[in-house]
Amino acid sequence: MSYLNELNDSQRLAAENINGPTMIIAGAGSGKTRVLTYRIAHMIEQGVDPFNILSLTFTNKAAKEMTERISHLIGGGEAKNITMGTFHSVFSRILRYNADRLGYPSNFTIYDTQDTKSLLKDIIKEQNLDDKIYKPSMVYARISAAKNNLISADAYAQNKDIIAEDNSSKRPELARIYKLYTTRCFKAGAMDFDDLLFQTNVLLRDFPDVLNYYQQKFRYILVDEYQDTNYAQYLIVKKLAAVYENICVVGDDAQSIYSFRGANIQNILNFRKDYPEFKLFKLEQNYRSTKNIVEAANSVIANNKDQIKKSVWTENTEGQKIKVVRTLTDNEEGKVVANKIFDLCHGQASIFKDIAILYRTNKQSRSFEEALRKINIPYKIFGGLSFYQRKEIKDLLAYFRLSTNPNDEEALKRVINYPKRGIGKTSMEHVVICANQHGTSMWEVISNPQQYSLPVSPATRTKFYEFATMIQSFNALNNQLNAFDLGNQIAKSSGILKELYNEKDKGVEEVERYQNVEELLAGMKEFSASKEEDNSLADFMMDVALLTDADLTGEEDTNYVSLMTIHSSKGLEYPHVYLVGLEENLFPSQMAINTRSELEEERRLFYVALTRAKETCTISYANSRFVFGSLTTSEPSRFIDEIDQKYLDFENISRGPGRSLNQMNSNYERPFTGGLNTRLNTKPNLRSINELPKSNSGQNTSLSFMVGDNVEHDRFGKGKITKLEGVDADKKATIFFPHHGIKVVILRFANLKKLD
DNA sequence: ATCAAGGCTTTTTTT
DNA sequence: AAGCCTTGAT
Repeated sequence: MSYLNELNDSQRLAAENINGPTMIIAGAGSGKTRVLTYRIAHMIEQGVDPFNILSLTFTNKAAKEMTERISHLIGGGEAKNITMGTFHSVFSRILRYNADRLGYPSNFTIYDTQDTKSLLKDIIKEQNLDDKIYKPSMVYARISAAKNNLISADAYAQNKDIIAEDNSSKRPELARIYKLYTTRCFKAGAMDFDDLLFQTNVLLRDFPDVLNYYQQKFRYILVDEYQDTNYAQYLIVKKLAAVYENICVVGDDAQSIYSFRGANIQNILNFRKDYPEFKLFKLEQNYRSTKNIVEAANSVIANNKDQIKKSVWTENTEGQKIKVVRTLTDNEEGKVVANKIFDLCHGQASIFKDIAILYRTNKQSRSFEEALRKINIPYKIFGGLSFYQRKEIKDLLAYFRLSTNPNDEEALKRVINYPKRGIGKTSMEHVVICANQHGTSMWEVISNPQQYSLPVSPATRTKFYEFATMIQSFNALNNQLNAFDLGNQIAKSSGILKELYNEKDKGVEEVERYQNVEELLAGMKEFSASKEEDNSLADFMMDVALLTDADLTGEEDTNYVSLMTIHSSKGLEYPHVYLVGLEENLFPSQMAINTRSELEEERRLFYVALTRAKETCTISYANSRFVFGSLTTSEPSRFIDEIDQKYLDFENISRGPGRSLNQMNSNYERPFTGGLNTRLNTKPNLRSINELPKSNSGQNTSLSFMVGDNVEHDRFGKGKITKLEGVDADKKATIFFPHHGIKVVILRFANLKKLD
């Protein structure tokens, strides 16, 4: 095949080996995605039916992109027939299809982390256990770990080692909580994230015909990011591949960063054992980064003991050294990085999309967000509080959930008294007790209060009745209306829309909330219009719980600086990377410095971060930052020391006469005028792109500037325009600043003030 | 049942 | 700093 010529020798060999067990160890930036894509295209060219291909990716976005690339390679619509997606999304669909086997409704709800914790909290309270000892997050972690290792609630209770562990940690009731949690989920017709894998295993274990069906269907299986699969995932793959053994796993042990989620490097070793005749391919040539970056990253990862031998190298140019920047505070770090980005982008706005700011924890995003906003650089925050986790969105989604699955307890609790309808805590406590006594769901009790002799006043019963009737009416419309029409109706008649509308004049955040709901409805409209069938509310809700911001469609303007955690940057690459917060106790995290394996994972994380960069990488740290409201001093991260110093370029910007800290601050704290920039501190939303101040390009400012005008710039101070070029949004000005020399700025971003 | 105020805890990363 | 929970007044 001609396109195979676009691969190097080792890549091509890996791509052509489509039969039998195959393992590809792919170093960072070695063209792994390319190999996978070409491999699948090649398979189809060789006559493999796309229906027989299962390709498991790490994100849904990766799946989408890969499908597109394959379509591009082979033409036609065949690529659509490949089953491609994350473990969670692929198997949630399979579970829905076979739900009856397991006693679940096919429209089962997927509980997200919040739902799970809230349910656990209730259970702990109902059992009169001390929630200081049984912290929901801790209990969740324990249950999650059990499920990922395929230990059921019953098996948990019978496992001597586990029980001994729990006893010695003074948490003997964990087994009982696990069991209660499982039954509550089951009654609510809900699965949590871990159940999607756990129950798939149950399905394949207990129903040989189902197993056989999928073994026949998925004759060719590919698993990306294999180093980050856990035991439950490993076993699913193993079972499905057991007949044909056309299984290809791709991974890099040096990039294993999800052990907190049960990911197990052992899976790579298991693979060798399960398929002794497997073929191994190593991709070691890096096409992504400069020599400096590749070698710096190699020098860091060499500190890890646990690793598979491999040597990543590149033919790319040497490139710049990695800059190391020290700042005094976290806020200053934000300003300095924003500043550097500003300098880097001068004269070429298109470069924003080439830049990423990566951090260890989500909350670090704030200082960068504020600083970028202040100097008008467009940005987008990925992860953190996603669109779907916002309160107003979850509220509306809770009505949707109830309308497809009224047994969904978490959804019920969320909205039974929102908007207020006089159903308070005490009434709900009675409902819970009653439901538990009769072994039924809360919904059953609410819709038949007399049958379960619910001890509440007739007035409250009426309120329950009204609520239940409303939900039932929504439920009945499920087969008649499409997602948008029903969603819209629910938003209206539930009172949510009115509630939010009434609060709109309270402030900016309230307006935003209303807009978010509008946005969700707009998305549903698009969804409903995009297809003829399968466009009901239930269809829409099917994998909403599995969506992340990265999966959102309809990106109008993609030229922004990306902000995200290192974890979510996995698989991505940027010409310019700013790696921030390189401080002890932050990165490596304080939570992960107690054992060698924890620390090694942090180091791998650092390795992942460095290898995202193609051309330049800048590392920064602050001497002090706010931690839980109080100023904490911090030491530079040990990881900086671990990089061979010959790849580093230390820069100290908080000192030096020309540009003192005070001066910088005074520049930044000048009040800004116009548009969105007067509003600081807004939380990111679906369109958290810091919208460009169109007013600047459209009207007054940019159009009215002339050569010779005296202007003032937020950072460079006063200057004179010597040249104007470009049109509209791309209009640039060359300006002479007495203190900074000649600069080219884009008027749209520059926020220039005209001086008389 | 609702609301405001004040106290307390929070300590990673994600499907 | 921010979110969550308890408390006490209405």
